[in-house]
Formats: sequence, structure tokens, C-alpha cells
Amino acid sequence: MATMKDIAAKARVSVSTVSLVINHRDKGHVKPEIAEKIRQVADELEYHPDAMARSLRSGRTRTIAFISDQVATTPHAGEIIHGAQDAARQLGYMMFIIDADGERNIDSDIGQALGWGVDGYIYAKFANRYVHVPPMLEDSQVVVVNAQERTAIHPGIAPDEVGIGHDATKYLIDAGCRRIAYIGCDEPAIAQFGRLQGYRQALEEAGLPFDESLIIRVSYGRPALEAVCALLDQTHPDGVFAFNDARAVYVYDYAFKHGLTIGSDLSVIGVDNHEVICDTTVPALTSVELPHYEMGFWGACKVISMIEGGDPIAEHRATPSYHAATIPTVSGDEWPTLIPCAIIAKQSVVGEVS
Amino acid sequence: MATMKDIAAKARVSVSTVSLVINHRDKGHVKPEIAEKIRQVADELEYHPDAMARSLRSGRTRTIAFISDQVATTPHAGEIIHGAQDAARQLGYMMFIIDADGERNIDSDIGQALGWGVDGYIYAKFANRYVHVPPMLEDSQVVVVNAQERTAIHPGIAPDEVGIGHDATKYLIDAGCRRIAYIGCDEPAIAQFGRLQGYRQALEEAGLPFDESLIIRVSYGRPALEAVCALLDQTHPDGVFAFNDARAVYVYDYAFKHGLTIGSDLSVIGVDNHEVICDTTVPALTSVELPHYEMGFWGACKVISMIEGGDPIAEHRATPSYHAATIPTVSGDEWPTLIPCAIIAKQSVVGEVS
DNA sequence: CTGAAAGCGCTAACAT
DNA sequence: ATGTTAGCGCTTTCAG
Repeated sequence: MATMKDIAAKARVSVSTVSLVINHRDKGHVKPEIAEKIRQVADELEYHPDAMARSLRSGRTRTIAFISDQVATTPHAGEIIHGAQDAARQLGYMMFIIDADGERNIDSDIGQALGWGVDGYIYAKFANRYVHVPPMLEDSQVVVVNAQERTAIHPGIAPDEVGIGHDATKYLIDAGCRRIAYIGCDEPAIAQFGRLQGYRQALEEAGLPFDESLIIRVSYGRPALEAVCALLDQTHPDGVFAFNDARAVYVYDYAFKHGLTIGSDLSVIGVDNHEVICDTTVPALTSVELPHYEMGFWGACKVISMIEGGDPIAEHRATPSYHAATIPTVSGDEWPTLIPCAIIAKQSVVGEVS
Repeated sequence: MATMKDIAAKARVSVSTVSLVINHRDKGHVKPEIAEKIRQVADELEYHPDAMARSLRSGRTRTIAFISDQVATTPHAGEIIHGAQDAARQLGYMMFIIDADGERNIDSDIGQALGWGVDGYIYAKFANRYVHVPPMLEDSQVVVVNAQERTAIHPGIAPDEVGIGHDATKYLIDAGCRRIAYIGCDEPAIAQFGRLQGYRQALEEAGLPFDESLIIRVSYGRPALEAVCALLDQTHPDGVFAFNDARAVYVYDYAFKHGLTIGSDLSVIGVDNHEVICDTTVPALTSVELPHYEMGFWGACKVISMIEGGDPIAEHRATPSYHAATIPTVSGDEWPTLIPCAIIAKQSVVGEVS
């Protein structure tokens, strides 16, 4: 690899002049024709600055690390990484991946990152959970993504779970549904509480009664399918809001068994917009998309803004390559920042084109 | 952060002595009591070596970069990353993520990585495709994962697609199926050709006839569902091998409509072992798992072995935290290395417990 | 406007 | 057995 020394020799100038030009600090310091010459030689030699040497001098590495549990195990997991990497890249940062992998001790991994002089950390979970950021990171810049601390220590972003329940339910109400069932999750999770609360809110706003018998909490497999079938048999709702797409599938199974048509006899909406389900089912399942990409994107922008100031999102220095949900700016003082989620309309709700 | 200089001052020795001790090269060079003193001071000061400074000197960074298209878009995408990071971590390497994100030009990202002095690269795809490794990487250590070059330039690993078709079909045959349909993919892909070939092979081995009318190639949505229903109506197979789990779902839909029971009236096997489908359907879908974690793990071990020699897998210096498929050693000379895939038995094939 | 030189933290060849 | 010293490639004063 060519170094500044090589360029200096070939352009017959000193390294410091080269440094000025390479770092765009030549205006008013270096004669334009010399600067031009240097740039040209740099191109010829395919010069790439040695990031290590630069960092050694500057004390900053322009790297961030993405720490997470179970990169792999959750649908759409990768989107958070994708969004974070996308923002980091646009802002000139490289991103390390550190997998916390369940219960394994990650202190040594974090130690390695600290040794590298990583400038900031994204601490992410793949399901919206309460978390503790490892104490080793207390002197570093940290942002929490898709998770929540119990007390406000680090800035963070998480989906607006109440909004999800509210918007999905309202979407069914607006489509004409009057008896809306909720197929919940049987674990005590932030998402479950929030979505149920939003469901109640939307019913209330519309003047519809809240009916306990329209609600179940299930896991997966045969018991879940049977519970869903029993619920539908007994209560005959005209709309179903499912905790997620996987649970919404049981409504399809029920419909197939009973010759009902989803999207006309019965409306269904899920959460996740999980491609493998939503674009495979017939008719395609309308679903609320969790803004994974957007949260990752926000997280990287946020931590980089903490490192070097500014608001990359407000200043349009980073542009998302994808977004269904609107990405909040980084300068808000909400804690945690809640991001509203978008409904991806397909064909499982009355009135949608099919 | 404390530096060697600080330690040297406090222990009243020179930095080079400290360096020797810190790097465990003190045997026979440094008096044990002095070494002990230095270690103690290092502990007191919570010394962590500055990885950057070290790399600047040694020319090696102990980092690799994972370059891939669309981290996010494919089911199980993250598993490859997970496996690679897991191996890298155990071998003392940190891993950068670089997302190629479709058609965007990644040369500048690779340039950045080259500037960092990244020691090696994993070039991965999330669907088994033919690829060209970017020419910029020609002087670097590169391993291709879940993809294939048309000519042998870099070592690589990919799923044994023929084996998948063969094993899945044989699994159905062994369970007693005699008329086995194949629901294929309508795109010309390595996976489609390979799995179909394996399907034919297994039939032949079992002395069963190959019947074109038992084969369809479909995409998703209503046309796919209708094609599957038509196939099953006309040919009444007793087993179905589906290109992937998503396509296998249409067989379930058909069964629900016609009151058939999957796993007794009709056996189905898919590919992907996609959690969201296989553990959600009733009965749970038996599926061939693509060894994403394993391929990522192998890829990191391979590229690190190219950097520093040895065979981390054979020498048990890296241990996978998960594997359904057996991970080949890194020293084989097969090109590309084909990794056999495991069948994850659940309840959708005759004779499985339910 | 341009160059010389110090030094970031560390390693390794060379002196003592 | 320990210390001295010369860089690795770069940025950043400070001199000219």
C-alpha cells in the first residue's frame, strides 16, 4: 500500500503538504496546482489512508461496535444491523459486530473493543426487553436499541408498542370491523402489555365495548391453534388483531377449515410484516412492521452524534435506504425515544384490493 | 488508559522490559521478581494494550471483514454472521460488517477496510449464487461463503444442494412414501437445479419411477397455492418435497381445505427449517436445515487459517456453539467445499412422533 | 505557501 | 538481564 511518503516523493513535496491536501485542509495553504498534482499522484498510486496510523495520532478510530444477543434467532434480526451499518457507512464509520450470544460472558469481547479504542457502542436486543448495559461500558458512548433500561442512563429507541396496538385496531375499526378479537402472547413482555393497552385505547376511542372473551394469550403449536379455533367458534369476531404474524396464521388455518375467506368474511392484521409469512399467505397478510432498520439507523446516528456532535439525520448527512416508519431526529429529549410503526397494507382486511 | 510508559515509570523499568512481560516473552530475559512486579503494576493500572498501536507496528490487525449483500432480507440471514463472529471471537479476531446492499458500489467501503489493514475477508451471499469477488480484494485473503465462483479463485463453502434433494426425498421414501411430488422454485437457481437432481437420484436409487407430472415450479401467492392444489388434486401423491418451507405451507393449506391430516394422510418435508414456519405450523414441519451458522463458522476459520496457518477446526481451537450439520475441517482440498445438510425431524412425515 | 520535526503506543533490533 | 533507540504512517505545530 502506498503511503504519504510515497506520494510526497513522487510529487516532490513533503509529507505534511500531502497530509494537508489529503485531508482537504489545503485551501489557502497549498498552491492549487501543487494540490492538484498531489491528488493526481495519490490516485495513480491508489492511495488509501492508513486508518490505524491516523487513529493512533488522533485518538479516535471512527469505528463503532454493535453488541447484541442472538444476532440470528429472531425474524428480521438482521435489519437492525443493516440500518446501523448503513448509517455508519454514510458517516464514515466502520462497524464491528459483537455477539452476546445468550448468557456467555461478553466482558472479554468488550475488553477487546475497548482496547481497539472503539468510539461508541450500540447495545441492541432483538426483542424489546428491559436490559442492563454492561458496567464496563460506563465510560463509553452507548445507545440502547430495541430495548429499554429501567432507569434513564443511556439514550435509547424502542417501538411504540401502544401505538402498534392502537393503530392496528383502529385500522380494523376503520375498515368496518365491530367485534375485534386480540390474539396475544402468553409471555409477560413489554410488547404484550403495550399492544393490549393500545387495543383497548382504540376500542374506547371508537366507542366500542372492551370484551374480555375476545382476548386470548397463546404460544404456538397445536394448543395455540386449538385455542384460536375455539375463540373464533365461540365469539365469531369480524376482525382479529394478532400479536404477530405467526399467530395470525392460525386464523388462516381456521378460515381454510371452515371455508371462510380472509379479507372479506374475516379481517386479520398481524405484527412483524414477516416476509416469509405475509407474502406467502393467500391472501397476503396485512401487518404492522417493526421498524428494525430504522431503529438501527437511528442508533448509529445517535451514537455518532454523541461522539462528534451534530444531528446527522436533521442535517441529512445520512439518508436511510429504506423506511416504512419515519425516523425521529437524534436531538429529541424523549426517553426512550419511541418510534411509531407503519401498517403495511396487503389483502387480509376488508376493503383492501386483492 | 494507562500505557506501557506509565507502567515502566511506576515499576522503575524501561518500556521494552514491560513489553516483553506483557507479551509473555520474558522467560529467560526478565528476572521473575521484576516480571511479577510489572504484572502487578499493570493490573493496578488496569492496563489494556492499545490494539491500534500494536497493529501499526506489527502490520496485522487481527480483524476480518464480513462483506455481504442484503444482511437483512433473507430468513436466517443472521446465522452466517453469527457463526463467523463466533469463530472469529474464539480465535481472537474482531469482525467488521460491510453491507453490499444490492447494487450499490461497495468499492469505497472496501477501500476503508483496506485502509484499516483488515487481515482477511469473508465474502458471503444469503442465497447460494454465482458471484464475482470485487477485484479490489485480489491481494487480500478472501473466502467465499454460501456462494460459488465460476472458477476456482478463492476457497469457498456452499450447501450440498444435490444432497439436500436426495436426503429429503430418501427420508420420505424411507417413511414409506411411493409417489413423491416436488414443489420447486420457478427461478433458475443453483439450489433449484441441485435439489431436483438429488430428488431424481433418490428415486432412482429406490427403483421408483421419475414422473414429470409430479413436479411443479412455483413462486408465491395465489397462483402458487392454486398450482399446488391442482397438482395434489390430480396426482394424489403420498409425499411432498418442497423447495422451501414457505412453499410447503401451501400443502398445509390444501390439507386444511380437504380435511386431510399432514403427517398421516400426507407427508411433507421442506427446506430452511425456518423457525417462524416450522415451529408454528400444526403439525410442526420437518425440514432440511441450511447450515448457515456452520458455513459462517467455517468461513471465519478458513480465512484465519489462511492468515496465520494451522487448522482451527481440526485443532479444536474454535468450537461451534451450535451445529446441526457437521462442519468440515479447513484443510480439505475440495473446491468449493460442500457441506451436507441435516434433516430436522418434526411431525409432518408419516411415522414421526406427534 | 511549504517543509522539518515531534510524537501517538508499541515492537524489535541492537547496546550495554 | 535490562535499556536504548528507531521506526510503523500519520497529524500537527512551528520555522522558514
